[in-house]
Amino acid sequence: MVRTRATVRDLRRQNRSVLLTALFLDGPLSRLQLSASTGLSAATASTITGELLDEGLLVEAGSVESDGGRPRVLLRVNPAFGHVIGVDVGETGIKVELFDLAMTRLSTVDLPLVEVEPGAVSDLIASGVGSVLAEAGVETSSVLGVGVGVPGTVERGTSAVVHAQTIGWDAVPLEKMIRAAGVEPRLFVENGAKTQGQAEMWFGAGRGAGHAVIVLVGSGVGVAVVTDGVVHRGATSNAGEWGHTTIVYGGRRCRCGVRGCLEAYAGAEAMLGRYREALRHNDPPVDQQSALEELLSSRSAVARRVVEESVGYLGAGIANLVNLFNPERVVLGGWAGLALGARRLDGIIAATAEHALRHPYGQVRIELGRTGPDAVAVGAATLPVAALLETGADPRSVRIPG
Amino acid sequence: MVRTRATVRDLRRQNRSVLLTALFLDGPLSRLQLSASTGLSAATASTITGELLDEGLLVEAGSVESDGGRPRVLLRVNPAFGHVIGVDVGETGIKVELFDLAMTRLSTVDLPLVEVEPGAVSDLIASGVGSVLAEAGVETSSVLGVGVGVPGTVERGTSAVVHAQTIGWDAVPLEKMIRAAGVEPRLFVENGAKTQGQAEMWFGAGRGAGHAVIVLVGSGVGVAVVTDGVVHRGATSNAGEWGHTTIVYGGRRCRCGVRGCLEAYAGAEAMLGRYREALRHNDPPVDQQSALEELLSSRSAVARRVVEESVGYLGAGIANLVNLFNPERVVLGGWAGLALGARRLDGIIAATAEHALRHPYGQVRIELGRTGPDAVAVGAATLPVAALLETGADPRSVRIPG
DNA sequence: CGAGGTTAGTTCGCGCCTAAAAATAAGCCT
DNA sequence: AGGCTTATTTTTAGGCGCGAACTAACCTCG
Repeated sequence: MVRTRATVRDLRRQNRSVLLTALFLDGPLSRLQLSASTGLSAATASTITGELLDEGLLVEAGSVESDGGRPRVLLRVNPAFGHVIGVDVGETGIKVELFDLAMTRLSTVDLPLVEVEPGAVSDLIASGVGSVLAEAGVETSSVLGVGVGVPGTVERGTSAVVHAQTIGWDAVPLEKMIRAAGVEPRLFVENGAKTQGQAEMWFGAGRGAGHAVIVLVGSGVGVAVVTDGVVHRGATSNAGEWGHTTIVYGGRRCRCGVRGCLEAYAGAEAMLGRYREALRHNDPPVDQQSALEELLSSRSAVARRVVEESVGYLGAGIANLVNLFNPERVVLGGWAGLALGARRLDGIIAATAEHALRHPYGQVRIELGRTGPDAVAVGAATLPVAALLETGADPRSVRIPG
Repeated sequence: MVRTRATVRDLRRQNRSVLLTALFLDGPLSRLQLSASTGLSAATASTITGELLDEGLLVEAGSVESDGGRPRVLLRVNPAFGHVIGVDVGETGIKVELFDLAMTRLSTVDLPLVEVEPGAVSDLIASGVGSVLAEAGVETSSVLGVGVGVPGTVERGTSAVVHAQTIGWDAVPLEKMIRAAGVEPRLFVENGAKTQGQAEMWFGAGRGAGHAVIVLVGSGVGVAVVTDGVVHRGATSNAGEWGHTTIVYGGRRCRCGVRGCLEAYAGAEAMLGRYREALRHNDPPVDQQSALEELLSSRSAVARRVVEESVGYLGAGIANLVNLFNPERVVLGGWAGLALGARRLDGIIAATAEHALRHPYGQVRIELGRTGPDAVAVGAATLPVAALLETGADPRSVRIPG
């Protein structure tokens, strides 16, 4: 539903956005190709690209001969127009990465975190941002924005507020705190599962899908739901708490206090916990990742049963998403999801098929994620880029260097 | 994400849409009030309303004196500009209703259905459409569109195709068939739960909410999810199959063949089935509605346990929706939902609170539906109206009578 | 009862926008 | 060199919303 009035200015903004987005996503294109792919007239495509070239947003990228006629001049987004930074706030440390506008990684910093206290995290982010800029020799003034992926849910008002039960954050005004710690560029705070989903959509297994579900299985489980190319947020940006949907009514108690949550069955922590129970061990492992590897490769009957059951629960959970959202694609990611999927993807797909309705199941393709361990940071860095593309880099709202 | 280029014409179309929508939803308004509420300048509001008056879409609706100055002339959508028809295709009969553009009901026809066979249904719809028009003395040419709410899922391609396992419809090209049966106006075929959700959003308990979930409990259960004012459809319009999400992994077998679906626990059929099992009865009731009334008002321990459990399952199912979609409002509707809710809404709310995460739960209001038994037909009739409002009644795409 | 005040709505000129047509640029081929 | 083909820019025409100035329709007060 259209909600607001439009003025003549909005036209230009929107058409700039359309052109810029086409160039960003589909690489170098000539003016005439742009005209064809966006539907704009050649004249308009020319005027607008001219404007964008003047502003430094675009650069020429060589030319291609055309049979007999004037060769086409290719245009692309100027990688040096500005930079973006992505931050991944984890429970044990933060990762900060600097990219140019073509999303080429220029520098990275990993900083261990002693205690997950909001003030300490904010200071660490500020110092990390300083480090990546210094390392690559990039000016703060050329940074278009800093995206921050955090655990828990993010309430986006005038300034982002974070709620993360697992690390004890209750209504932390993180955006203000990071700003106070000395980070100047525009900030984009978002849930880590959603930033990772964004990365998977732009650069991974989600490419090209309009409706997709990115399932993240790590210690716990999460999901990013993409509808019509947009990550779903809900009324207060809390949407997507898949891990705490009930899948076994009256079942095991989850760390959130409720019985029967999916997360009590399908995350790495839950799998290892059920395995320990079956073996009557008690101490939780020091390193979940290697413990999970061990469980997955064990040939003992107990281990195989635990894994088999987890595959079933996970499949049922995915089937619920398929039935509710009717996506074209499901991407299974997260370190535990990738580990489990590498060995048992067929089993997960079969379990999904068993629990989903025939028709929506017939429309979906289930794949493993294809982004690396820094997906959260990459996804976070895409947020300022997305904002730039959406506004068409409106010179009235975005600072133009020079 | 913006996807297409915009031309000057789009401006006018969008602003017409904004004005028309404001007038439709918020009753008679003066030109100046329109200017204020839409953000358009007074000049533009005036020009566009002038155009719409000329085209017959708007009419003046009296005037209101303003302290000391020229009185304001109120404008509203012309109810006689055109008519819309809503059709509710049920398992035992169809209901056809005719409305004017102010959504005032002009005539109704109920037609019993002997067998739910696509051809018979299409013919019945055609005859019903003829009847309501004849009864009210309305010309076919003034009908802006016919909305049809059907059980099952609707695939919307060039022409709508219906899949409804429960009544044995597999890929029925219903739109083409209704057209072939002689219905001339534009057709809008949609899932009945979604049309009912639409009715609840426009005229019922969903008014004013941007993000809402309309839960429908009848014989089975269904849901319509509204995001940013738009009913969610998914990649192939199959989204929202809440009834067949797993809530008791490995539990009771559902009529869809899977174990543990919500519908195997929470619909009227499931409640009555569990009651019969507990009592070791065998024959399903002739009349589900009165059987459910009886179950709900019975004081026997068995009946009370069955109802209590159903409340729990339903609450958990609603909590899943709250966690996944983070709505501002949940509306409980459907005949069984209203019957159960009338007595046990508090219990349902408590069960939801118990299973949902604190934060999203804190943002939601859970209410009973407020639309009557013809909600599906009313909702279906809103589809052509919504299309009219969205296009701003573009004279280039919509026929203007006269 | 008429002048002045107040609010509602309309008209007009400006600046901005895209599209279509015409003109120009830059290569190839003969 | 001249003609041909394709790409891009310039020119021209028509639409649009906005702000300012203007007109309309009522009231109050002397």
